[in-house]
Amino acid sequence: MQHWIIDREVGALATWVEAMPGVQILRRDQIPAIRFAGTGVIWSRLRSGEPVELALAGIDRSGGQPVVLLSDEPDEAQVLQALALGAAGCCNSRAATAVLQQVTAVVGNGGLWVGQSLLRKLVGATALRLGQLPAEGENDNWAALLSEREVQVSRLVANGASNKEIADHLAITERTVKAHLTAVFEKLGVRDRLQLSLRVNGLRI
Amino acid sequence: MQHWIIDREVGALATWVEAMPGVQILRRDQIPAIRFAGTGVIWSRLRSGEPVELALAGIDRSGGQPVVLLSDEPDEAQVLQALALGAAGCCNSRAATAVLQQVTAVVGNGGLWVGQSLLRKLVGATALRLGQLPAEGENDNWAALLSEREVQVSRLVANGASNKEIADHLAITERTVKAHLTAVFEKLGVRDRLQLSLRVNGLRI
DNA sequence: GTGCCGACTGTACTTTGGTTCAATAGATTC
DNA sequence: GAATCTATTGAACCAAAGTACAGTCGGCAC
Repeated sequence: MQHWIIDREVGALATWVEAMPGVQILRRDQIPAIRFAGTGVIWSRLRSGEPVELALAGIDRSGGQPVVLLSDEPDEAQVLQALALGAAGCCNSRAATAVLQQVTAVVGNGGLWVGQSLLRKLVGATALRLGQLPAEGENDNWAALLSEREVQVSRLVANGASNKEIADHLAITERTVKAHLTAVFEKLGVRDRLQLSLRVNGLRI
Repeated sequence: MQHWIIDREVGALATWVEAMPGVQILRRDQIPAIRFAGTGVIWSRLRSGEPVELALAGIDRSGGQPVVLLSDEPDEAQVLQALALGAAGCCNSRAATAVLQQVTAVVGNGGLWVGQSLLRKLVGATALRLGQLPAEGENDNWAALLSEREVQVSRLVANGASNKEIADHLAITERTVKAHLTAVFEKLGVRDRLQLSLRVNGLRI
C-alpha cells in the first residue's frame, strides 16, 4: 500500500515514516499536476490556522484513494468540514505510529476514521440534537409497520435468502412469500428485496 | 486478549469464533454473577426487537474492559443509546470476521468504534456517497479480488441500485453491467446481488 | 350477522436478474 | 509477437423476482 503525504513544505515527522514505510512527501503547490495511481492513502497536512479547503482542494481523486486530513489542531468543526469535503477522516498530525496505522487500516478499506475524542463530541452533539427533536421518523421502526409474518419474511430476505428458501423455512408456498413481500415493499416504500435488506440491516434510514 | 460474548442463548456465529479464538460465550442470565478479569473485550448481543438496556445492564465493569454492542439490527438511535450507556461501540452481529477484528483493535486500545454506515449518518455526510467515494467497505478484501470496474459496480449494487441505474450512471450498457456482475459473483463466490450487497456492506462473509 | 384484516394460495403475466454462447479492442506482460 | 487481462457489447435464453386479479379461511370488532 502506497502512502502520499501532502504538506506545505517537504519534511516528515518520524511517526509518519515509521507508520508508513516508503511514504512519499509532496509539496502542496505540486499537487495539481499529480495523478495518484494504485492503491494507497493520501494524507494532507493542515497547519495551524490554515483553512480546511487549503489542504483538501485540488487533489486528484480519480484513483479512488481515500484522503485523510492530518491536522495540527483538530477540532470538531474541522472534522465535519473535512468529511463534507470528501475526506475519509481526520486525525492529529502528531498522532502516534500505532494510531496512524489504525487509520490506514480503516480508510484503506473504504471506512471513515474519526478520532475517539472527536467522535465522543460528535456523538454527544448528535444525541443532544436527537433528544431535542424527538425522532421525526428517524427512528427506523420498520418492523412496527409490518405484521408478524411480514417481519419474519423481511428478516430472512435481509440475510440473503431466496423466496424458495424462505418458503421452505416457513413451511409455506413461494407464492405466499411473494404476497408478503409485495405487502412489505408497499408498506415500507422500498422497491425490491435488496433495498429491503439495506433497510432491515440499518444501512439506510 | 480474552473475549467474552454475552447472548440470550449460548451458541456462536462462525465469524465470532474466527475473529476471536478462545472466545467465551455467556448466557445473559448468568451475567450478574460474573466478574470479568484481565484484558479483553466484552461483547453483548442484542437480538431483534430487544431494548438496548437489556444487553448492557448488569455487566461488571470493574475490570475496565470495553463493552461492544453486537446488534442484530443496528440503527442510529441504538448506537447513540449504547454509547450513552457506556459501550465502546456497536456493530452488526453478523459483521464479517475482519470487521470484528478491526473493532477489537480499536476498542482494545481505548477507542470508540462506530460502523462506517452509522458514522456517515451521524455526520450527515450524504455528499460523500454522491462524490463516488468508497462506500462502506470492510477489511474483508473483497475489493482486492476484483478489477476497478467490478468494484465500482459492486458498490453501486450494495447501495441498492438496479442494473439499469448502474448502466446509466457508468455510461455503459446494461449488458456490460451484467457481465461485470457475473464475473464478481464468480470471483467472490456469492449467488446474487443481495449476497454481494451483504458482503460489500461487511455483513457475513 | 356484516365487515375488516391477516395468512394463505392459485393462475397468469411482466420485469429484472443472471447465464451461455460469441466477439472486438486496448493494455500489459513475458 | 503471443499470451493474458480487462472492458465492452450482442443475441438468445433461463430463472427468479415481482405484479395483477381472484379466492378461501379464521379471528375480531361493532
